Amino acid sequence: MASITIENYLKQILLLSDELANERVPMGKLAERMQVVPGTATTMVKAMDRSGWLNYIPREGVSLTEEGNQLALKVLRKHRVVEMFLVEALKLDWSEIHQEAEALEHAISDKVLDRMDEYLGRPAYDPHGDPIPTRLGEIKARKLQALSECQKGQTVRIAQIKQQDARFLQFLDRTGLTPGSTIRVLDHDATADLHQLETVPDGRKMHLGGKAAESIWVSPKG
Amino acid sequence: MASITIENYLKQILLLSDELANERVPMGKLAERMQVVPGTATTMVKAMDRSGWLNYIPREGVSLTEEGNQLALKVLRKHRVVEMFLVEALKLDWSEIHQEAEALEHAISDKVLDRMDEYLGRPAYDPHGDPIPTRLGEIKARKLQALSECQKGQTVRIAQIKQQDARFLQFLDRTGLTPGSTIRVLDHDATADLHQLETVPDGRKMHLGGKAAESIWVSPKG
DNA sequence: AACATTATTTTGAATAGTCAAAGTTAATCG
DNA sequence: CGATTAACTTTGACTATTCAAAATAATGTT
Repeated sequence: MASITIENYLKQILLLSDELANERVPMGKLAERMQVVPGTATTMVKAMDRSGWLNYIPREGVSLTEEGNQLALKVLRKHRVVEMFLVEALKLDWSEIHQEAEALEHAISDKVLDRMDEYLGRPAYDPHGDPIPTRLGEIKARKLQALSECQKGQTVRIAQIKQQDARFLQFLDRTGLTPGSTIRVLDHDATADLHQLETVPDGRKMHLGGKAAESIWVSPKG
Repeated sequence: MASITIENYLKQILLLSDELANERVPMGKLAERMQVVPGTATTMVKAMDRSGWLNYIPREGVSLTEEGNQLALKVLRKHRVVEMFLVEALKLDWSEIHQEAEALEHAISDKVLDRMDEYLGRPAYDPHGDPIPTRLGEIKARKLQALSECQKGQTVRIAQIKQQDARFLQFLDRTGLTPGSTIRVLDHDATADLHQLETVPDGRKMHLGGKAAESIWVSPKG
């Protein structure tokens, strides 16, 4: 029914409406995210409106219909379960799984998805710390904050990495800044755009630039 | 570089040239196998010739170039490794894996392929008994014969099942006629189109029709 | 040779997805 | 309020893949 292209549009619309904290996604953002020229997004979105995947209001943007939302969640679920499977079962590197999952999410059947999920013990989060939608299409909302927003002295647990760049992920892996690990914020120097922190419990101290600290999302510890 | 469609054409050309014991595959056979009208195959094949995947001679058919052959073998390798993985790692049923692998063979990277292969212990045959091309694109040739061609009294090992129909595969599974198992041919009644055989060593006796016996390929035992 | 049959190719048209570039609309600013 | 700008849509064109139906070639038959 839905082509790979349509699945990708749906997934990105879901992610964007979440990021923008707005049900309606403007065309510009969508086109940028899909890496197509704006006219392409308009054309595509009009067709998807006709097929009932979403609601398109010219010059305002799109919002997913119930069917669109369901399918978007399923694609996202496949993506994240596959990522987890690639790391856990096939021992692929954290930093390379995103690309792989991008292709596999459209190729695995519901049955294979479920077998992978079962194999993994039905995980709630993927290796980047992103929540995996359940079989019923529910997705946990957490109250997270960017590491860059943390107060001096706060102890927090790394929850989610909002970036896919392989180099950055490899760096985090090397330094132990992976989802699940705990850190303490030692200082925040706004002038130098620097964050100082240490890992807990091993107490390794390090610095991070502002942009990096914005990509690391944490939950308050305790 | 090569689209999914091109990969599928290449794979089918490889399989057909093998089945027909002829390097050159006629357009009719190709179109039939690809489930397209003949004109579509002609169009496609002309484009693939231009891209260097194959050699097309009007009214004679196609033969793969070195690049075409390489890629066809890689796709076939992915297909068969994936089938094995689905059975071994994800415990899918023998009868349902072909469809799944059909999609996955175009979605997995070389790296994932190799990890699966490693996980499986670099198997030489897939669950249907089809030989898996090696990483170097080599494929073992075996001297097999159809079960329907066997002499009365012969003891043989089932090597390969030349059919993908789920019901048939489930039947074989139930009756123990899977690749690797040994059977003895008790009788062949040409008039009634019947083959009588028994499993070895447990001695279960059974009958098979001619068509079924043609789909089961065996190697002489001993 | 003349005809019929079968295999294959050609032609014309359709769909999905894309880009480049021109045209609109709406918001903003002096 | 009119001019500028930013965001968006429209238009025309292109590629890949497909089908239906007409045209052609090769092959076998009388």
